[in-house]
Amino acid sequence: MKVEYPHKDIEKKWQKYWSEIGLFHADISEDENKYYCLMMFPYPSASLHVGHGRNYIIGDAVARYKLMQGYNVLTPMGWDAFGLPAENAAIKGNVHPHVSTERNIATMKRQLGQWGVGYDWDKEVNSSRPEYYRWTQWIFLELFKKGLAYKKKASVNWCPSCNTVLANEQVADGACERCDTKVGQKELEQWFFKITDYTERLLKDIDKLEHWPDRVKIMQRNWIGRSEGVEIRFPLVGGDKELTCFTTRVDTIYGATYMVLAPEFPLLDELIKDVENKEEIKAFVQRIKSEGMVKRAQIDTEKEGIFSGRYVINPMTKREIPLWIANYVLMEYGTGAVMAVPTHDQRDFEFAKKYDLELRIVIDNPKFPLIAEDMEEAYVADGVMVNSVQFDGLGNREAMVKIAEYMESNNIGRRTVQYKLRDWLISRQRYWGAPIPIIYCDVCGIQPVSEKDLPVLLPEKVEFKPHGESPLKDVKSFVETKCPKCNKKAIREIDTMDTFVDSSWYYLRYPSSKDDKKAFDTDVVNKWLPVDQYIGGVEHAILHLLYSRFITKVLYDLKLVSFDEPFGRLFTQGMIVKDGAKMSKSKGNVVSPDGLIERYGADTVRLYTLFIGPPEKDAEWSDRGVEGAYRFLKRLYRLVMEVTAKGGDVSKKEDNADKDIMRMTQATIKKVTEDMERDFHFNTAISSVMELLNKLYLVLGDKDRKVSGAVKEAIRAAIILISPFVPHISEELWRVIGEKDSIFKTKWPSYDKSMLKTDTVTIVAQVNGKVRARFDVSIDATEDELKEIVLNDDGVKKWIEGKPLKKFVVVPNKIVNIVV
RNA sequence: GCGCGGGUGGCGGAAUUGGCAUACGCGCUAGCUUGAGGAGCUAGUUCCGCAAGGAUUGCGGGUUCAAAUCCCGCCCCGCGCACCA
Repeated sequence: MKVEYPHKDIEKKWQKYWSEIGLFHADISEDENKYYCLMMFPYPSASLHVGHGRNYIIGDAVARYKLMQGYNVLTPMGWDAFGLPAENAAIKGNVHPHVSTERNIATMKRQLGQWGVGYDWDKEVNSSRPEYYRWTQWIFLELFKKGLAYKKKASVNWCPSCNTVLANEQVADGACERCDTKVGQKELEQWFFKITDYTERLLKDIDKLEHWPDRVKIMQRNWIGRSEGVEIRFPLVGGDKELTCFTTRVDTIYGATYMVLAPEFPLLDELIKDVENKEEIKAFVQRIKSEGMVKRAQIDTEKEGIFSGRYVINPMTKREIPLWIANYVLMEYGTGAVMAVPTHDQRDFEFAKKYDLELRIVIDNPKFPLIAEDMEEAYVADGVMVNSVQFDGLGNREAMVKIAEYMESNNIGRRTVQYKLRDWLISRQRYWGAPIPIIYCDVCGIQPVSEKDLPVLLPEKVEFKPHGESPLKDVKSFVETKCPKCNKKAIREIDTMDTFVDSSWYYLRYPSSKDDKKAFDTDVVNKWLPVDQYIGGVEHAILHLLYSRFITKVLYDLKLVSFDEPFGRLFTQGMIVKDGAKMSKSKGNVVSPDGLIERYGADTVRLYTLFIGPPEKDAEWSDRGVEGAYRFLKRLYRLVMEVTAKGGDVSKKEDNADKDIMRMTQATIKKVTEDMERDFHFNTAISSVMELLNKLYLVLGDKDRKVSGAVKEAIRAAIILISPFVPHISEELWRVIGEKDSIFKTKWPSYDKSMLKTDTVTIVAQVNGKVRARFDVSIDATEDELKEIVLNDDGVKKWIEGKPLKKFVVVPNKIVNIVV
């Protein structure tokens, strides 16, 4: 009998059906047994490729699996719709971002539907629509009121050719991503969120995130970058001022032979005002500043410096040490002043060698005593204190504590903690974003827009010409307004918000996405959040997840939510690559799902995507592999159709093959369920269903064999177990075997432990660790019985004859090892 | 440089607690079948060897009756951070 697998008809039919019965519609008022399954909402790009698909397919498989476990599943979708690409396209192609964004959303929605991934579209959000960004602005105001949104001068990356500000991600190797011009720095007034007020909590609460991947937690910890150390005060020679520096290596203080300042150090002009070559120094500082942070922050940049003409006193040695200015010191971290210990810090070592500064060893290598003149690099490992007066002879770790204590009691320094995390720069000199709801009044100063006047609408008509400031500057009707306080003429803030602000709270919006009175419903959100399962790309491991955690904590402090971490479980999937590289238009290695779905069907594409490898790892796409998935589905379809046509003889007594099938069915249920619970190991779950199917084909290969109850049960189980991955064909076959309701309303099966047991078990016999024979023995064979059987086996005898038996190791039901 | 992954057949990968290495799939080989399709079925497929047998999880060493798995040293690949004092 020839059976075709009509995937096109099947897929269309059931997609329509699920939509009609509202399979993915979540009843928000019903909060019993809730399961919030969230996928990172996408930026609406022109169209999706199979690499994007992985995220949605994984999420859909999880959502369907949870539905079958009886959860009330909320699985919403939306659009991170503001952002640079749409605006750049507008500059180039004269398409309004609004138009291209909406068009892209329509395309992506169609593609998602085609894949058969289901969402509760009633709760869709779009961050570029006023009904959404109104509340992004509201969140800004909440932070502003709490003093967590503030404005200050900041240096930004500036491309002199494009005439615009660049985000750090747009700078590649010190040059503009688009035109390759060297990027400089510019001081501009910028808006910040004071995330540093939450540093300790963001760090400490990482421990609460039990179900987050370790690598993400490590990345967040590193990003926050907590270091314990000591702030030491160095008196300035000539005058009563002093300079403070931070060090994590206070044990090396006796080796501090000079001090270095960042070129941006605020007191610099005053320090050098009486120095002879101050013009030379100023020129040097000016040159370094103009080169830009991006270049300077690279470790392979040549260290450069200049002597300031001034000296400070090392408070421990009491010696005068020279004060330098150098490009390798950062103003943003610590105090902008660094005590330099050339012998025990590689950067200082390189600098000191270049400018011939003093090397003084204070921590010696216990194995090979150091000689300053022979050193080729700094000695940064632990060792024994030398040249350090009363601390000599101590281990340097111990000395760290002792010196810190000494400094504190003698008012030389104090223990403190430094972080790498800086405040979040949220303003962008761009059009396609949520306007910052701030008004500048000549009389009243910076005024927040009143909440009742939200949203501050983004005007539609603007000129898309990059001139380094937001295009909103030229829109008179937008800029000119009245002061909310004194009602006099005032002007609006023209910068818009970073899109990371939009995405830092969207998960709160979904459950009440239509609410026009508030950003989110506190009661509802407290019931439905934290998100049970968050799924997305690891590229968001730091920024998006950190910002979302921060905003949640702020809202928690405002008593607007009752939880202080937004995401319970986090799953980060790997990238799908083609020819070893990330799929991208420029590389020309993009695999579009459309043609594949047309030829093989969505279920095939889904199955292959999930089968390709463990979902948290990167995987190489292969069009050939897709055919294997297709073949499997055809086999499944044909098997069910044939078995159904053949009819059965359920009353027939079970034979051994039936027993095998029954046992294997239970084992497969166990395996698939465990794989789902064990970090979504779809690839092995699918392979175990394949094995079950192979077994059925083997047994049914006997043409005369009637279809037994065991076979029917196995088929039923196989359909259920595979259904989260290939929903359309499963729903179809579910009807074929006579079921009436949706398969996704069926309870996920549990397995019967007692049925997994076998009477006999295969024991492997090893001689000296090498496999020599196998036996089927009764499951409760004793050690003596085993010994008897094994030692008399011809295959084993051959290897042990004439040699004295040294050891006989038995691992019950698994293996015996004879050592001769 | 630091941190995190990873290295298993021709390829994607499996091995969950130290206990049969290479499941499942792709590809390949041979045969069968057909209503010639982008089809189906059967058998085989880690390597060397006719075989008996031997070797094999990046390389070198170690622990163990037993190591892909644990320990030590090294090499290579990917990702993240990167002059953070």
